[in-house]
Amino acid sequence: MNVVLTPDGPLDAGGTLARYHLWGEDPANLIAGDVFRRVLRHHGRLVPYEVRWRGPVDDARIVVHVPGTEAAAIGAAATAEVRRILGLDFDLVGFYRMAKADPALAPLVEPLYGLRPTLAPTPFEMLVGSITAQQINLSFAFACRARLVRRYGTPVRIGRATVWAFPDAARLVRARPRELRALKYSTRKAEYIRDLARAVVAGALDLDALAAAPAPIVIERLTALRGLGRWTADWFLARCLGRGDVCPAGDLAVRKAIEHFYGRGRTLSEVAIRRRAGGWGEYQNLAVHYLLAGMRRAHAGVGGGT
DNA sequence: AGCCAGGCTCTCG
DNA sequence: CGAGAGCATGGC
Repeated sequence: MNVVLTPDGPLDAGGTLARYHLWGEDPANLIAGDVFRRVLRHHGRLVPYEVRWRGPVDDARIVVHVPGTEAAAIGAAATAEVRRILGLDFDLVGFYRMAKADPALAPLVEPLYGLRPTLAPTPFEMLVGSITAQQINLSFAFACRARLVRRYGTPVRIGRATVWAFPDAARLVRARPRELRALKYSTRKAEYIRDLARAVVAGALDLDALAAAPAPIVIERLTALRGLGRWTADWFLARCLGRGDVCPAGDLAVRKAIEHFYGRGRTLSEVAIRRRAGGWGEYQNLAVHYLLAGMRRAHAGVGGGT
């Protein structure tokens, strides 16, 4: 079964998906050349699928391929997930209109044209990933998460490739802290992950309900759990719920980027950063992603992604 | 060697 | 309250 998607506005699929291999590999979100592979969880079933893209950034075509003959509902669910992963619901055109008037953003529009923030496929995967990435460098975080996926996830074949279904909460409830320690998680993080999984399984934390909740409620619900702080909640709003008016001002890389582009290298307080980001209104999320990508470009001399 | 990574909690004063 | 230590490991 194939489903074709035509993005509204520009899309640089490769740059957008670069997040999944920039700091290491992600066995649950596989990139191989110009093919992206993942496993959809659909009512308990594990359905692998492939995503390919072609055409210019301004006229990109996305093909979602689900092997075999599947019900239309499967195709719809896979397509909805792909829309998130490619950030298709962001208003890039409106953002660029605003960015043209911003001294730091304007020069980034052309080199990063079509870059979109990739949204986490599922809330649980996002939060486990966030706990993993807290405080440590991203290369190490990617390595840890990859070990977790291989240890607790489910391998699924598609063509000649193997892609892992990210472990669900029911599986991670049974993960012993000692096992996670062997994957090089700290004891503390092992507890956070187990507690999070426990809350989800018990129904104490309804992640799907958060999608429609106002930002302050989302922050309150998430930070009520041990191990989830403001940083995690902000990124959840930005990179899972796709909210536009969010800036993870506590994030080290975000701070450095805004200090670089707007503070002439001077350190800025978190309040000052939120104030600056507030000026971008509904485009804060996009602006932050472009500044982060801009920093990496300046540093590496090439590339994009988020 | 030592310090820092795209944090968070816990303990003190 | 705010400041500061501790967490685990890898890279520079």
